[in-house]
Amino acid sequence: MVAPVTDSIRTDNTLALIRSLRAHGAMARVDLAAVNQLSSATVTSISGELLERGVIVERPLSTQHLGHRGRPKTLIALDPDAACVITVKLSINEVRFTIGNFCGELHYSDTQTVDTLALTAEALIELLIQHIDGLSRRLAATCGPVASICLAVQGIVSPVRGSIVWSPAFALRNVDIVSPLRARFACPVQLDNDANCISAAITRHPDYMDIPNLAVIMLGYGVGMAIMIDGKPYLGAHGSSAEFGHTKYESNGALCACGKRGCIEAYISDYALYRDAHTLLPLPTGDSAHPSEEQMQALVRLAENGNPVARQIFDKAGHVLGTGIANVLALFNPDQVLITGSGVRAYEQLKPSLDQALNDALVEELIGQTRLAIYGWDHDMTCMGAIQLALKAADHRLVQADRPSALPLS
Amino acid sequence: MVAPVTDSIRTDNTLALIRSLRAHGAMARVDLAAVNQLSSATVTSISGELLERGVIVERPLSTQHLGHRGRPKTLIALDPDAACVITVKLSINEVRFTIGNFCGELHYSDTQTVDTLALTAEALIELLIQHIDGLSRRLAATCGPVASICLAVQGIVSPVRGSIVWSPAFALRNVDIVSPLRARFACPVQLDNDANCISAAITRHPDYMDIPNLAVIMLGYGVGMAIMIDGKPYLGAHGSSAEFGHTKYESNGALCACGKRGCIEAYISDYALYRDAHTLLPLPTGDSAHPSEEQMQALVRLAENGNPVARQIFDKAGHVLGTGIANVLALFNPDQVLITGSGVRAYEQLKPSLDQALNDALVEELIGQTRLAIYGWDHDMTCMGAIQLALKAADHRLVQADRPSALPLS
DNA sequence: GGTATTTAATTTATCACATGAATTAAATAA
DNA sequence: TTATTTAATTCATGTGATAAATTAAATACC
Repeated sequence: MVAPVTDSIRTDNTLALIRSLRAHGAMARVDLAAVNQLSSATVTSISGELLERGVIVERPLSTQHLGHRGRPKTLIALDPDAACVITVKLSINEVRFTIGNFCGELHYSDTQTVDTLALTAEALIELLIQHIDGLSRRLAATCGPVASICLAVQGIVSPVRGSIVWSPAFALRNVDIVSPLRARFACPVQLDNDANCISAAITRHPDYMDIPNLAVIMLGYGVGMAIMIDGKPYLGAHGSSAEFGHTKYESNGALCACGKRGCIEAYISDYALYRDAHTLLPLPTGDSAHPSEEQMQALVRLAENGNPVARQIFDKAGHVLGTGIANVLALFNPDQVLITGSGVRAYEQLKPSLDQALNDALVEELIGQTRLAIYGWDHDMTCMGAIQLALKAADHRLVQADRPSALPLS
Repeated sequence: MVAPVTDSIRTDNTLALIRSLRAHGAMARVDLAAVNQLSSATVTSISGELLERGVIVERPLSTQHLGHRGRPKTLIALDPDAACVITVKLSINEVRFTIGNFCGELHYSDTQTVDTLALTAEALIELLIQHIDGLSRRLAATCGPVASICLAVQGIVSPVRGSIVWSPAFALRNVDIVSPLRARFACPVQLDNDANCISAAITRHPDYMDIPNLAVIMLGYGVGMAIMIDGKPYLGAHGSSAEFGHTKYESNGALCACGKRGCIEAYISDYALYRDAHTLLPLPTGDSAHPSEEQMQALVRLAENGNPVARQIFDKAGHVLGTGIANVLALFNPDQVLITGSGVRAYEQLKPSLDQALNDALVEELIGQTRLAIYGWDHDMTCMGAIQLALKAADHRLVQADRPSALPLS
């Protein structure tokens, strides 16, 4: 048999069509051809194949597309039930499961409260297997087969080895979490940093879809970052790149959760802000090492109301963040820097000293045309991004296999 | 005519063969097939085309390849005279021209002493045009046609716009230097940062050829860096990425040549080291703002002989460099960091505090398996790398055109 | 209402190109 | 001298994208 040389072309084009449909929703074949720089003959051929395999469906033409001259467009769209994916977000004291359909929509979610810091590796893996298995069984009827699983974890992870290297949510270190799941479930299983998931969600936004070099900074309990290079997430040599939170503000500075000193996370993360604030200010009592949203908002309100100590804490944080962003600009020079995460609640308090620090740090030529903006935070963003990443893996499978294979469940 | 769909495959494969031949020297067709994952039928086809067009030549089989059974290999190699490229290295008070042959070998070089800081844009461009024109004329007989020109400049350049944004060698700012040359010479003209050129030279070294994510730090009069991502130089949004020298060590720190304070360049570049040293130590007099190699070596010798002030200066520099490298590791997590440039002369003096700073700054998990090494410095490295970059542009042209086009010279 | 026009989608013929298999080439081993 | 081994070439084949031609389905115009 002739080897599949040009096969990769067909595969690439098929994936491109699927991704266009997922990004834009239902589209006509002509438009798919234009967007993907293909001839309409090729689109017809590929979409015919996908229709036959049940990956896409033809939409009855809606009246809004009429009114022009000429033959009306017939839209095609992904079949939402062609496959589904399961995502798991592991954060401190919480494990969140979601199911996404083939269009990338959230189909189901539930959250479990778990004492994550007390978990052994075996217990964690057992918990995941049990719950994923249960979800698969219950939902096999309504959704398509489970085509992919994506785990999102805050901290340092190695997507390549499939292991959690270090996470604030666990006492565990270097846990291979992917292999056991892969052995149990016959579908791609991937592990990703939560910031990478969020950037996957953000790059679905039309405003940021076509920005090739993008840095997404995530402020929250910790500080994360994801870097997109040429439209692709950059994972570094061993999967743990973009640890923005652990770049240095000063040697021998404030103590960081990682155990070292002077990391910018030690100045701008929730735990750092509250650590500095709670002894000096009238704030809600509670676990000050893991401040709740209410506690953080109380702190922000103090600053908004002009409390000088609170103002000073955010001034310092803005300065540290600006200096850190300056380093990102100098080293990566992205088109756009986005700041998101629950920490954006204090952005107005941070902004003046942040801008000042950035301008003090870098000559105009190095700031260049890089834009800086905030991106509204939503606690489902991580999961939505994880669904995107899981679907990307599912697509590959779906396209390369002659027909989508179901998940054997026991 | 049918559009060139699969054309790109042929082009890619042809480029791959040319690059294999340039990297490894003469090779047999079978080996080219194995290295590039192609069938030997394809290699025969492509090499036949290249032979016909005079891009490659068949080598008489050397006796060393005999002795085995079977039909002996017939080696093919790039014709060194298939084309040549001109490179120009612009540095302070010096303009260096080189000619490289199609194999990437240095064929000719000359250096002009020029008061670069006094040059106007017009004078600079005129100087370049005159000299390149002269070179082309004189060498048209011995070399092939000039297929590409590459300019290497220290400082912030925009390869995309083809302009020098900021350079310590010039008083000029934002000079479009590529357009006039492109208008004058009918061949690709590109502009690159000198650190990017050096990384192009280093990635020809067998030890570093297959490292996908590589950071090359260049210590010298200034501090530069080049980042290779997935084997490709990363240029950032506007071409001026990897300004490692202007990442921050501390707010309101030492004054940097860029005008800002606290850049790591302001602690570890030649001018910074000598600035701190020359008032306190018995050092050769001369332009202390632009110390010569002799001056710098005198300073290093003092440290080697145990002079405490000199030792302290290098200790501090090592600490700053280590902290800076920590940020590169945290953000970028490359497989390998290489330190090169004339500044490696003091590496032994820097190393202890550098290692200390790196270990103080980052947890083991973030240092990961990234290796740190020095790469011996050679003042022709920039030019050799520029030749590589110029050839890359020339290859594209050579492959896409039906036949190589000569450079119309007047 | 019938015809022309316009745009979308499909079909068909064509061409480029990588490949496996078969063949030829050129050496050594027996 | 013949068999064996390895390299290179030739040839038939299949894949796949495309332009051009064709068909489909609407609106515009008279």
